[in-house]
Formats: sequence, C-alpha cells, structure tokens
Amino acid sequence: MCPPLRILNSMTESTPPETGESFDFRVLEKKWSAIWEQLQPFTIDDPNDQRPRKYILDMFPYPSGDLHMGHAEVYALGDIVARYWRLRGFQVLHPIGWDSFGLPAENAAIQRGVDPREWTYQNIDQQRQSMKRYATSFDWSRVFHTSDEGYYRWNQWLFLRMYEKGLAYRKDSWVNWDPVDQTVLANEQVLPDGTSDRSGAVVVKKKLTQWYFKITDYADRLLDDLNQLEGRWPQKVLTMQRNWIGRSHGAQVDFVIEGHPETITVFTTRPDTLFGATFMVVAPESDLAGQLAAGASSEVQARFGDYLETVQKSSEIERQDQTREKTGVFLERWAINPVNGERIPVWTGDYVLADYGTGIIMAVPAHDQRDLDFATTHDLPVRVVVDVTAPVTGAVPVVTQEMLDSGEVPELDPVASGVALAGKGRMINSGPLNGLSNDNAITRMVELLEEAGTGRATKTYRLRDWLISRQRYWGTPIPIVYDEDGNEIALTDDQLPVTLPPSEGLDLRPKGASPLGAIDDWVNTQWNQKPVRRDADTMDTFVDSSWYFLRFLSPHDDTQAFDPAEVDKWAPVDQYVGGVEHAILHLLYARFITKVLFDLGYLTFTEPFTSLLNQGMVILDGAKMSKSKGNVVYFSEELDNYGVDAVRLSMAFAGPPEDDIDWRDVSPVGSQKFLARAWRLAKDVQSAPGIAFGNGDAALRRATHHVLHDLPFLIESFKFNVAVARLMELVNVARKTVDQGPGGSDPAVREAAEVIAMALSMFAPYTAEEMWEILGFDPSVAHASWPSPDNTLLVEESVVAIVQINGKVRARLDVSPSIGSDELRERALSDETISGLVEGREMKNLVVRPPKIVSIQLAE
RNA sequence: GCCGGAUUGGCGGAAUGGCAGACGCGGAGCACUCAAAAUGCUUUGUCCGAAAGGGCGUGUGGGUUCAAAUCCCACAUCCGGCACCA
Repeated sequence: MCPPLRILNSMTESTPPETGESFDFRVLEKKWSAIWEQLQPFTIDDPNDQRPRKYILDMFPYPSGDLHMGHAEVYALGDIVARYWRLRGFQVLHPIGWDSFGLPAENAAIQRGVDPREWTYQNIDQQRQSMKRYATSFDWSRVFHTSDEGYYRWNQWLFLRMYEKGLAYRKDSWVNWDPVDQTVLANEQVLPDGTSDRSGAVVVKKKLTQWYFKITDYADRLLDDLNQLEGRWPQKVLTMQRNWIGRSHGAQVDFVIEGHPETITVFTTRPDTLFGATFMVVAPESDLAGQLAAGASSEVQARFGDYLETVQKSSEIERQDQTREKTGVFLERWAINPVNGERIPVWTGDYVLADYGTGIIMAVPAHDQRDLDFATTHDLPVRVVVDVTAPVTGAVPVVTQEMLDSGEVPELDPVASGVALAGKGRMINSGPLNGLSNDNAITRMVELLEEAGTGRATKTYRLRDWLISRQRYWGTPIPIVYDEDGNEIALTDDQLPVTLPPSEGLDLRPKGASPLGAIDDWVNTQWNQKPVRRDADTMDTFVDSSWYFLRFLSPHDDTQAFDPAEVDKWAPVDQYVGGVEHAILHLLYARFITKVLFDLGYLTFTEPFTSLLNQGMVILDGAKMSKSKGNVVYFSEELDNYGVDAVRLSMAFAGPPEDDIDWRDVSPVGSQKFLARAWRLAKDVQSAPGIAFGNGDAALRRATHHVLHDLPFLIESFKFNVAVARLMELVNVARKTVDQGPGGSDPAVREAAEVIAMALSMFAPYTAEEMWEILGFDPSVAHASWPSPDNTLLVEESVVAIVQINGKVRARLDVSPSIGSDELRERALSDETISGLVEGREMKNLVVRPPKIVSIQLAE
C-alpha cells in the first residue's frame, strides 16, 4: 500500500454517492454530531443516580496546534473503555480539559509576536472542535484549562499546603541549566545524552537558589506502593519508575579527617570491603571539597581552584563519558579509616557526584572498577580484601596473603589485569571478617560499625527532589514574597490567587530571569504594610497536571480545590489512558502529590490511578512522525478521507493497544468496508423491533450470544483488536444468514444487528447510531444496555473432538459437548483411521479429555 | 554493565498447556459489467505430489509433558529504561 493509492481513493470518494442507498460517512457525521450536540448524552448531572460508578480518564492534551494521530489513538482507546462501561450499566465520568500552561505558547509569542494567551485558547478551541467531530464521549460540562485563574489558584493553594509541611523549600544547589531556553530544568527533563528535552541544547550545571518539592521524603512509599499496581499498570512503567527511584541498600560509615572539625560520612553498598579502602574522593563541586581545600596549602588551593573551574566548564555529556581519564587533585588531607585506624589520602575527582549519597566516597580500588581506574591513574595503593576465587559455600579461603605477596595468584591482581574484582568471594586482609563470605561480611561489618558508633545500615536513592521553579512567563506564579532582607514569606489563602499579569509590553525572550521580574508594579507589592518583592518565577507545569484528575470532580467550585464529597464518589481514577512518554515524569509526580494530599487528610487513597493503559505511538514507515522527515500523517486529512469511524476503528483493530501502530500497515479503507457491511446488515433487517428472537436461526443466535459473552472479557483486558475481529465474524455470519439462509426476516438477523450496533458504538459511534435508528430505536445507542448472553445458546450442539496419535491429529469426531470419557474413548478407538493405525502396535499411553481430545501414544 | 519486554505466513496480528496462523491487509482467480468502480464468491504458511495424501513449521539449542507458540534452562537478535549512582 502506498500513499498515491490512498489519494486516488479519497478522490473517488469525494464524489458523494446518493444518500440513503450507499454508505456515506459524511452524511452520518453531519447528521449525528448535530443531534448529539442537542442531547449531550455524556453529561453526569443526576446526583440521585444509584448506578455504580467508573471514572475513566484520558491524559489531557497540551494545546500545541490541532490534534495529531497520537491523540487520535489515545482518545479512540479511552473512548472504547468509557463507552463500554456505559453499556454495562455504569455511570461513567469521562472528562476532558487542557494542560495549557507551558513553554510552546511563549515560544510562539516570541517567534510570531502573538499573545501566549490568545495562541493557547485558539488552539484549545480548534482541538475541542476536533474532539467533538471525533465523537469522543466526554462530559463537556466539566472542561477546564490549567491556565485558567480558577485552576491555577489551586496550584498556589497546593504549594502553600506543601510549604507548611516543609515539603516545599528553597535551596541553593547545582541545577540543570538550559542555555538556549535560559531556564532551569528538572532532572526528569534532561535526556540521557545530557541535552534538554525541549531545546536540544547541551545542559550545563549552574548554582542557583530554587524552589523544590521534597519528593525524596516519599521515595520509599513511591517505590513500595508500586507493588499494589502490579498487574494493573504496564510492567514497563513499573520498571521505569523503580529504576528512576533507584533505591540502594548499604551503609553509612563515619570517617574523621585530620584537622577537620566534623566527621565525614560516606555511603557504600559494600561495607564488607572497608578494609580495602585505600583513599577517599570528594566531589569537586561539593561544599566539603571547598572546605578541605581551604584548609590545605596555598598550592593545593590553587590547584583545586583550577580543577573546579575546568570541571564546571565541562558539559554533562563530557562528564558522562565513561571512557575518559579519571581526573583529580590530591587535597593533601588525610582521613582515618574507622575500622583499622589507617591514614588514607583524600582526593577530589569529578567521577564522584556531589548530589548522590553524601558527595564523598571511600575508594576500594581492588573491588570497584572506577576506583581502580582512578588509583591506576594517580598511582594510589590497591588492596584486595575479597578472594573471589574462593567458593562462598565452602569453608576455607584458598588464597593467603603469602600467595598474594609472592604473586602466585595473578587473577587476584587487579592492578596488573586492570579489572576490579567485582564478584563474590571470601574475606581476606580484613581482620575480624577474614574467612566470611562477603555477603555475610556485609552484615557483620554493619554490626561492628553500629557497635562502635561509626556507621549504620542505610538506604540511598537516585531520585532527587523535584525542582519546580521556572524562569518563564506562561505558568503559575509562586505564592511567595520576600522582605527587604530577602526572607521568604508565604502568602495566606485569602491572598490567593496571585494572578498572572498580562503579557502586553513584556519581553518574553529568554534572558536567564523570569520576565515577570521586569514588571515593577507587579513584583513590588505590600505585605503587612511592608514593601515586599514577589517571587518572579513560575511553577513547572507538571505541578498543574499532578492533581488535575481531582479538579474534574468539582471543576466549578471556587471555594476549594476539590470537593471531598465528589472525591469520595468518584476517585481514584478507575482507568487512566495515555502515552508511555509520561511513564516517569507525570505519573511519578501525580503519585507523589496524591500521597501528600493523603497525608494532609484531603484524600482517603494513596494511588491516583488504579489501572493504567499505555497506548503505543502512531508511526509511519517504522519511524516517529516528524515534519522535518516529512513523514507526517495529518489527523484532519485522515478524517476527511476515511471518516471518523473508519479512523477510530482502525486504531482499535491495528493490534494490541500498547504496541506502536505503523499507519502504513493499517487499512482505513478496510475499516470503511466493514462499517458499510454492518450498516447494510441493519438495512436488511425485515422484522419489527421487539420481535421475539427465540425462533430465530440457531447458528446465528449462537454466534450472537458468543459475542455477548466474549466481548466484555476482551474489552476489559484491552484486546480491542480481537473484539473487533469477533464483530467482523458476527457480521460475516449474519450476512450469510441473510444471503444464503433464512433471509432478513429471520428474528436472529435482527438480534445480531442490534448487538452489532450496540457493540460498534464503542468503536464507530456514527455508524452505530445510524444502525440503531434504522433498527427502529431512539438515540442514543450509547445508552443501550448490554444483554446477558443466553447460556443455553453458548453450548454447542456438537463439538469436534480430535484424536492424536503420537502428537499428530489423525481423526476428528463430531461429539456431544457432554460426552463422557468412556464413550469418547470408544468412539476414538472404533474410528476407522484410528483403528487401522493402532492395529497390531503396542499402546503406551492413552489420555482422554472430553470433549476435546483423545491422545494416544504408540510404541515406535 | 544492570533491569524490563519482545521474536508466529508477504504484512498487521490471533491462539489463558489441547486442531498454530482467528480476523484483516495484500495477492491470485471467478461472477456481475461494454468496461471500470463498488459488491459478492473461491483461494492464499511451506515443501513433495497430477491428485488422494504426506512431510516440515511459532528466533536457535536443550528440557518438562500423553500434548508446548504457551511452562523451565541456556543462547542469539531486536526494542525500551537506567548507568562514573559508590
């Protein structure tokens, strides 16, 4: 299939066939979208509705231009789930809004001179029109935008609640700085190659005072609660979150540094190797490195100063290059190893990170590759303390110090081999630990340290606190002011909202400080009759999306962020649908904020999204769509060419929802043909609504009831493609009944057509609604209710039992589904083919599993 | 390096230890038509064979089982995440 064919198809389609006689999606779309606009079938407004509830949420979009094919997928899939639960008799809350703060609006403003507000709300308007055309079953009465004052004031409220609990705090620290956008970035926004996820610029480190949310306080809960989501969230997302939080278990060990007033604590996952620590390395940007250098000779101070400057100039990419030489400077300071009193030199080196652990390590070069590389480069001592050749389950170490000294054990010489001994083994050169397996030595060493008061078991995380300040205009102002001495003062609730001033006359170009700072009469204000300055930064937009699912429950409440009674009714979200690109950022932040709100007593649950469906991407020719590559399929063009229903159905039918869809492999024309067949079936029904189905064609009725039985399981396990396949089969069977069987007046044909219309309303609402009307019912088919299958029709009159000999199918028997073992065995053995093959050979085994299979093993 | 996932016809994919390839795309043939489109019907894993029929077949190699795409072990390849994280 190639694009020219599609264009040809769309051109022939553009001559509209006569209405009524042939299937024309344009007519249906025009007709039904007007009727739905009248009916508003998906508004939740009856407080006395006693039906069970489901909260189905699709990730809300960022309004950058019109919807694209990715949106077409997520909203098609989310809508299937929402419409399914409605058919099953649930009240379904399925809201939509817009995540409308963010940098693209500002960039558009800079590039094209438009107001970010106007640009944003125009795009929202266009996307809303597209969503309505796309027949998404949203409750349009609950729409909000995060850039609405009525929304972002509650971001400020949330900030204040966190501030009160010490969960929002300001610190001076090394941050990721995007030199192009001239703003800081969260760790989560720096790509693995060290570039910005927005501008692509190489991120540099800069020391700045910024606002943070203390997500690290929640690291254990964020990690441990993932277990509750096992089986309900994709494995991939759970794994990514676990990796991101990155908990490691180990020990803290306290070292005294000669001439330094405080003891220094290091983190290690290998306390067993403490006797092998031959030097220490401190991260050059850490405060400690500066202090230690300051206490050394002026020569060392100068060398350290030069080194620090070089390090700061290097980019993240350079620093992450693991092949480069391990640089460092000896600080001419000495530490005392607490377990053996040994004096070991203290170095600084940039392979040690300032913001992981304590920013200083004990180096065990014999058993850590990085330490070994550093030791080799700077000619530092190496001492083996784990004999990795000794069996850990045996009793005695096989390598002695004498052997090591005499060089009889070359495999234990990491300096010569250049390879650190990372494996397991038995302790040597380690005083009281000698002879223990190194795993046991970890436990023992922690005990010894705890007894001596010089160490303790602990945990460390990869996760860092969430930096939420942004030097941008188009975001939520931070509700903090500073007095003349620079002390921070939190505003009170009655002083909210801090409104974002108009952008008129403002220079939004990136210049390293928030544009808001330039608005004197906004920044300078009063607090308790004192002159104060507002914080001019705005919040990361991920703050906006971290709690938006709660706002949908009472979107117009201007007295509180969310109404607890409504939260009680609907939350948490039963089914969340969205792209895997948010696997860490958004989902981690939303989980964090949910737990914070739980701790503050606002919520009674700790996980926001009970079940998560991550749809794949829509790609073209095996590659991500991009304008620069010229492989973009446009949403509105596809709708123009094939119609909403065909596009939606194609999204569902293409494959498992979590897999990527290559639009090249998809046939919207095929979907169109199927929809036309289904529609034609409804037209072929000649019986009246309400007719009893009991006397209808039995084969077709069985097929219909199998669909009634199977589809719920398929939809609930997200096998939308299989559900569509089942509907195609049913249409095929019904078609045959009309054309080659009893014909369109048979009640079973009506029954099948009704079930098809109802089921199809999940995938192709326009076609389904039209079929429903043709069948004589009032709109909307979305409010039909899924009948229970008739169990007597699920049992086949006869089934095929297979007879295998040595694993090969040799006969098929038509048998009753209730056939007994003995009878089935008799039938199998008396079968002509089988008896012929079995005759005269030794039967080794015979397994009978009625009514499916008889398995015979014959001797060779 | 560590962690996770995947591997089935020409293509997208189906099969919850029991007939591999449902459903669809694409292909071939036929009917209808002056012709085409649309629609309908037949056919389509592969090899041998005129056919009947038979052999082979779910990345590779082993194993468990009467029976394996499915469970177990090892390996290969691809995709994704993390990674100078002590």
